Amino acid sequence: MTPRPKPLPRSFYLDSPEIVARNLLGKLITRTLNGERLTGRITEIEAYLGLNDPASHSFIGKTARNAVLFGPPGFSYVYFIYGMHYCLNFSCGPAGEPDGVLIRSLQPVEGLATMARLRGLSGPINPKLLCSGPGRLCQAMGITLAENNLDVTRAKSPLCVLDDGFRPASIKATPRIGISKAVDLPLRFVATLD
DNA sequence: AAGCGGATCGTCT
DNA sequence: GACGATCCGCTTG
Repeated sequence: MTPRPKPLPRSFYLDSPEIVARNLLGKLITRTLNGERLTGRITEIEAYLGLNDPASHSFIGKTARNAVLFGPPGFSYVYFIYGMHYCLNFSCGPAGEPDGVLIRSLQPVEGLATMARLRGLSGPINPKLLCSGPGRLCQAMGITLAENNLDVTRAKSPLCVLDDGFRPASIKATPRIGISKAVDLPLRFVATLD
């Protein structure tokens, strides 16, 4: 029997990004948009190791864009890339340590019809095409720069991460996608749900 | 089935 | 003024 979904506390995000990333697999992200709840379960995530990681946005030091990563853990870091897409991250590690995790894929749970509409898809819904990919999941959940720097530990936040007791069947680690530095580190984590 | 390039703009040099 | 933690559609084989 699955407990009622409960927001993950700030302490959850205090660990190293590798640990936080692994532990976030199988957790729920709920986006409240115009009074409707859009929910997905995290199936793919990457860890970015801040000042120690040339692939991290924070590697170059603090700027206006990456400032959230330098703040306390458990906040959303949203950025715009390639002139087309938004990507969703969560800050982790203690304040001052600019680590983060990039959400790469969700299994849609709630609000599939709205997700399909936001994605511009028509016809029969293929759940696989809704939230698989960092740009896609932001489009499906209506996440833009307006959703940067939200506290995802608060139940009433428009963006919140919940634990419903689900645990992934298995987890594998692979190199990260789409980066040009530190390409070999196994910091991408993919869950098998079941 | 896999590879190419276009779209499109915020962010930093 | 260049480029990117991407996606999609069109091409080719």
